Amino acid sequence: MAQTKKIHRRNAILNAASKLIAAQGLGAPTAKIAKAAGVSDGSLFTYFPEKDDLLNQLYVELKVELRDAVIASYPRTGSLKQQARHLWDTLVDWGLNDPAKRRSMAQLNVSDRITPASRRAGMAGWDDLAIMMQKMAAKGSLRERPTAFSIKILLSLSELTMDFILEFPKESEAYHQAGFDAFWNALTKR
Amino acid sequence: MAQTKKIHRRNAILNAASKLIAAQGLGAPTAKIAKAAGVSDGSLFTYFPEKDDLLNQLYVELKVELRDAVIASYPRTGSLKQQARHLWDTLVDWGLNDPAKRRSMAQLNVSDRITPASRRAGMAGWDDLAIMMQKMAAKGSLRERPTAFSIKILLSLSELTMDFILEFPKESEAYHQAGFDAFWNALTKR
Amino acid sequence: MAQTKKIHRRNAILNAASKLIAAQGLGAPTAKIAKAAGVSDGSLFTYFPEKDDLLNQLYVELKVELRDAVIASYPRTGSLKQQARHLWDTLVDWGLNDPAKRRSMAQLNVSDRITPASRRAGMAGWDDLAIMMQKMAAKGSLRERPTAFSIKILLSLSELTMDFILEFPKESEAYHQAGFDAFWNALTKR
Amino acid sequence: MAQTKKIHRRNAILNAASKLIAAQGLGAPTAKIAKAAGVSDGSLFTYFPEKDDLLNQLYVELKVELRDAVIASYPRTGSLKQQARHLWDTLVDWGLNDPAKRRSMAQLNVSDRITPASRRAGMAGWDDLAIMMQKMAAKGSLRERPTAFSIKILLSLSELTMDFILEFPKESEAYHQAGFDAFWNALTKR
DNA sequence: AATGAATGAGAATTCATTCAT
DNA sequence: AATGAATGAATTCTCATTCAT
Repeated sequence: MAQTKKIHRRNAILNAASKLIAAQGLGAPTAKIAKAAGVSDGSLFTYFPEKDDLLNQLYVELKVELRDAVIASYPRTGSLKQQARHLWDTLVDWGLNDPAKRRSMAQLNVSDRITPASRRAGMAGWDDLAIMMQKMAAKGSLRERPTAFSIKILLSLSELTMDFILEFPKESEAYHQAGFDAFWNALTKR
Repeated sequence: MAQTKKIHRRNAILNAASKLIAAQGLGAPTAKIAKAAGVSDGSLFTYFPEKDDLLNQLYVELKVELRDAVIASYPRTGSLKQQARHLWDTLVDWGLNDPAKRRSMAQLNVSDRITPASRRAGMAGWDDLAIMMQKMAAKGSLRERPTAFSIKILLSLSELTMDFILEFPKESEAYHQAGFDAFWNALTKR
Repeated sequence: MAQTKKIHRRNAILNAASKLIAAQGLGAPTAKIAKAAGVSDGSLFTYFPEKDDLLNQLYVELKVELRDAVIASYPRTGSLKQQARHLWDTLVDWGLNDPAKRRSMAQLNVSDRITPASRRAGMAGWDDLAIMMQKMAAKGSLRERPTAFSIKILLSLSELTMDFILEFPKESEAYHQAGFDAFWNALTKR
Repeated sequence: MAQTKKIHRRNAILNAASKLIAAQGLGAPTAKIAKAAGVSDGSLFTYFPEKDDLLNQLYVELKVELRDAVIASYPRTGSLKQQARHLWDTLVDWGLNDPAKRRSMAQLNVSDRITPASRRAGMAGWDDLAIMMQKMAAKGSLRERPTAFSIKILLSLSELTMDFILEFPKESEAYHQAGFDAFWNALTKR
């Protein structure tokens, strides 16, 4: 049905946007995005009436995708640390596999064109994970801070870990591990 | 003398840029920056031949300023933890005292308009500090990673701590403390 | 039957056009007009192949409607002045009752998108009235000008009278009367 | 001095606008206007930050120019009727001499892009004339309406007179006279 | 050096019109 | 016929950069 095609086009635009924003920042022209997505200049605006809409929906989409990747592989068995490690691996792999998405997310994260509503939407759905975070932090020094704080620490540390991995690919394994340790200790130690 | 005036104007431009970039992103027009700095449109370009020069120099300037604030008050006495805490306090205070600088730095951090050379320049001069970081990490799980990794963790965690403090000002103290604990544990624990 | 529906849709479009043109000028988008008329973007073009067709037909339609309103109530009895006054009343009432039509007509009147043919069509059918105008002007200083000149004076003066009535609604009656006097004197006096 | 050049450029833009609006309506592109004025696309916007500013200032300018033409030649001697006739002549001549200005004014008159403030500015400065209008209307049926009403009648009737003169140039004189008679009778008769 | 007007290459957005369904 | 998504040329406006004064 036509619905399928519409979704396909929408995704093509979001994908193209992600790539171009990664390469050129939020100033990436809608015309280039449209062309990269294989749609006409005008069509982009039937999907996203304003560029800010595109930016906001891309932001949410990326957040959701990341979250889903994490949740999907969330292991219910094993020690807490094993579970945490699995989570960490998924996160870092996702980011490393799609550098464009990661870079564009970084730009969007610090932009004031992302509305509070989008920020909220981007935060939603971590509930399952929150439980594990809670358990992890239960005895650590952050035990009285909200889970959102722990999640932000997770995301921040994984971000910077990826930066180092990309800069020193040969020591990928070492940074991957070190990053996890930092995260684990930050959350659980006291 | 004339030299003094020139430096003053240059600073005025950098200051204005910081404020406008904080408010509007890297797209902030040079014309607005010039006006806010009290110089003519054209004059800006005698100080910074291209906008990217302004951006890069602002980046380095902010990094240097932050580093100097940290170094200046760096305490040579007290326990390692006390020194670290002092460092943390200085950092967070600097960021909270000048939100414009912090926000503009966040934008510049993720921009591809900042050249590798500027990134390197921004990293320089932490040597004094590096020693303390080294000591802190000496027995932790990051002991084999370069100090730059620890420093990035410091900056990342302080960033996110400030975000939470700004969002929940009433719990300022608690987040300030929790952020530091996370940092301390990430670096020193094993 | 189908014919009825078609006419209904055509009228809906013309009506919507009138309202939107009144509000936004001739630049009113066909898409908005279509939506306001309850038809699809594409359908509008089966009724009016080009926007200029819509504009021209709207122009003629409005002229005809106005003329018919005037003619319909044209009184065959009473003094010439009474008849003229009736005519004046009808005209002003029509305009005041449907400000959208009046405003859109004003825009169309001065547009160069209205073809000479449409202008001619819009002028047609005033014959009945022309006789009265002739009689009115018979002894006035315009007696040697064509009736079209008198009719234009009638329309112009009624237009401006309506403008004042709308601006000063409390003196509606006074302007209505004054406008008529001006018209009557312009036509009949010498 | 530079001031002179600026005014010259501003006038060039207004002139070009007048011509293009006369020919194509208010939709005339700023780019065309700029080119016709011999300035760059961007320059137009240093003189008129938005197209609506250009439109509004053109409106006021035309009104002022017309008014000045009328006032400048306003005769202090002769009978009231002679004075009125002179006024009428000036008005009609102005309009016929510069059809572009007349046509663009007609478009602007009915546009809702002209702000109330501009309308007010366009109305100002007729005071000298108002005295004559007052005298003319003193014994006529409009004696209790504000002078603005009479002025509008003057403008409306001269407009339509010009339309007929342009359509039937051979009878120019006759229409010129007939128009004046209509005006005179409308104002002075009872 | 400083000024600020001028430039013109983009940039986002709009819209009449087409056309596959 | 009717629909409404797709198109891309056209439009308004922005902005880094230049340059005459």
